[in-house]
Amino acid sequence: MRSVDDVEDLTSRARIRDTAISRFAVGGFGASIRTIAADAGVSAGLVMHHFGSKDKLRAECDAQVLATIRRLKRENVADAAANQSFFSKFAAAEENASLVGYILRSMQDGGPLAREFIDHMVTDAVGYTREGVAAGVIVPSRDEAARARYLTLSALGALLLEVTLDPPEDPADLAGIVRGYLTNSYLPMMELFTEGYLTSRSMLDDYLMYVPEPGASNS
Amino acid sequence: MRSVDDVEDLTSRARIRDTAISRFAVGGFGASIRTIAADAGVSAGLVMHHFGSKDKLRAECDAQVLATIRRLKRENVADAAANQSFFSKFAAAEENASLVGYILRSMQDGGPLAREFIDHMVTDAVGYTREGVAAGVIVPSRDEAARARYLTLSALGALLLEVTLDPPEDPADLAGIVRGYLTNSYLPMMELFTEGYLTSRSMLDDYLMYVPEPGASNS
DNA sequence: TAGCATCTTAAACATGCGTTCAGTCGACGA
DNA sequence: TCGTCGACTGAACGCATGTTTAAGATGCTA
Repeated sequence: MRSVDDVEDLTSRARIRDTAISRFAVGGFGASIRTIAADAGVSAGLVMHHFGSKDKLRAECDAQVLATIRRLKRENVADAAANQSFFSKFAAAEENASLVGYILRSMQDGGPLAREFIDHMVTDAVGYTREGVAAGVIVPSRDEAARARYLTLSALGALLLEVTLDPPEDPADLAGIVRGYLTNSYLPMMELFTEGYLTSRSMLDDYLMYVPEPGASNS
Repeated sequence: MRSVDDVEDLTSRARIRDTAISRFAVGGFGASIRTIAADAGVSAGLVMHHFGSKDKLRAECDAQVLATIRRLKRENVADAAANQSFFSKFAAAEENASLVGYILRSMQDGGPLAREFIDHMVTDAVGYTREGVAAGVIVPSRDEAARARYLTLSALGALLLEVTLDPPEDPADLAGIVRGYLTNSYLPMMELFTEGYLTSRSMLDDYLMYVPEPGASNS
C-alpha cells in the first residue's frame, strides 16, 4: 500500500482515476471500464488490479472530486461574498469542466457525493445568508434553513435540468452551457430577488395563519 | 395492422404498455424487457412481438404519458387558476404516481418527452402569468418568457433533485414525497414571492445598466 | 373440416458488461 | 545471480441484456 496522502505523484493509478473522472463526467456512470482503460491507454485488467472493482473506482473518484471542491472553496473563500458567487465562478471556469460535469452526473444519479455536495452547499448558504441578514442586505426569513435549502435546490436543480435537456454536443463545452444558463437566468432571478413576484401579501398571510410555528420545518 | 386510434380496448398490448410505464417509473429506463414482461405476466418475446424493440416501446409509453397529461390538463383547466396549482394537484394525487414518476425519470434521462413536457409547461406559465399581470396580482417582468422559463425550471428542477437525492423506499409513495417537498418549500417560496430576497435594488440596477434591451433573451 | 392469421411461448443467439486468471516484464534487494 | 514483488496484459468466464427464431395454441373464415 503506497501512501497517497499527497496529490503529488502522477502514478498510473492517479492517471487512471483522473481519466475515469473525465469519462464519467462526459459519459455518465454507465461508462464501461474498458472505455476508461482505453482513454487512459491501459488495459481493463490494470484498472481492476488498482481499484478492485468499478464501485471502488467510483468511490475514489467521488473522494477526489469532493477533496478538489473543498480545496477550491477554501482558496476562494475570500473572494466569494456569497455562495452563489462562488458557484458561478467555479462552474463557469473552463478548467473545472470535468469537475462540474462529474457533479452534475452525480446529481442525476443520486449518489452519495451529490448529497454531500448539496448539504455542504446549503450549510454554506445558511452562513452567508446570516451575514447578509445581519448586514441588512438580505431580507430575513421565518425559517432560514428552509430558505437556504429551497434556494440551493432550485438553483442547482434548474441548472441540472437545463443541462440534461440540452446536452452540449461537445461535452467539453460544459462551462459555456453553464455560463449561458446563468446569463439567461440572471435577469428574472434579480427581478424576483428585488421586486418579488406577487403584489399581494394574502397568499403568504393565509399560509401563516395555518402554520403558527415558523421554526419547525418537518411535518 | 389494427387501428389503435382510440384508447378503448384493454388488449394485452395496452396492458403491457401500461405495465411498462409503471415499471419505467419506479425502476428507471434501465428496466429490462424481461422484468416488464414478468410484471405483465407475459413472456419477453410477446413484448418484442407487439412493439418491435425496446425503443419503440419507450416511444409508445412517452406518447401515452403525454396524451394522458394533456387530457388531465384539459379537464382541470377550469380549476387551475395558475400553472403551479395544476401541477401541485396533479403531482400530489396518488392515482397519478406512475405518471409523475415516469416524467421525473424522463427528466433525469433527458428524453424528448421531458423537453416537450417542460416546453408545454413554460408556455402555459407564460399565459397564466400574463393574466395575473393584467389582473394586477403578479408583478410585471422585463422579460416574461425568461421569467416563466426560469420559474418553471427552478420548481421542476428542485423537485427532481429532491426526489433523486432522497428516493422513497416505497416508490409508490411518490405522491407523498412530492407533497412533503411542496410542504417544505411553500414557506420560503411564498416569502420570496411576496417579500423578495434582497433589500437593495443595486444588483438589479447594475445589471440593467449593462443590458439595455429587455426583450432579447439570447446572447 | 381445413386453412390461415394472430397471440403467445421457450429457447437460442449475439453482444457488452464486470470480473478473474494465468502469465510476462522489469526493477530491486539479498 | 537469483528470487520476489508489483505493474501490466490478453484471454477467458459468467452473467444480463435486447433481439431473433421456430414452434405451439387459439380463434376466425371459407
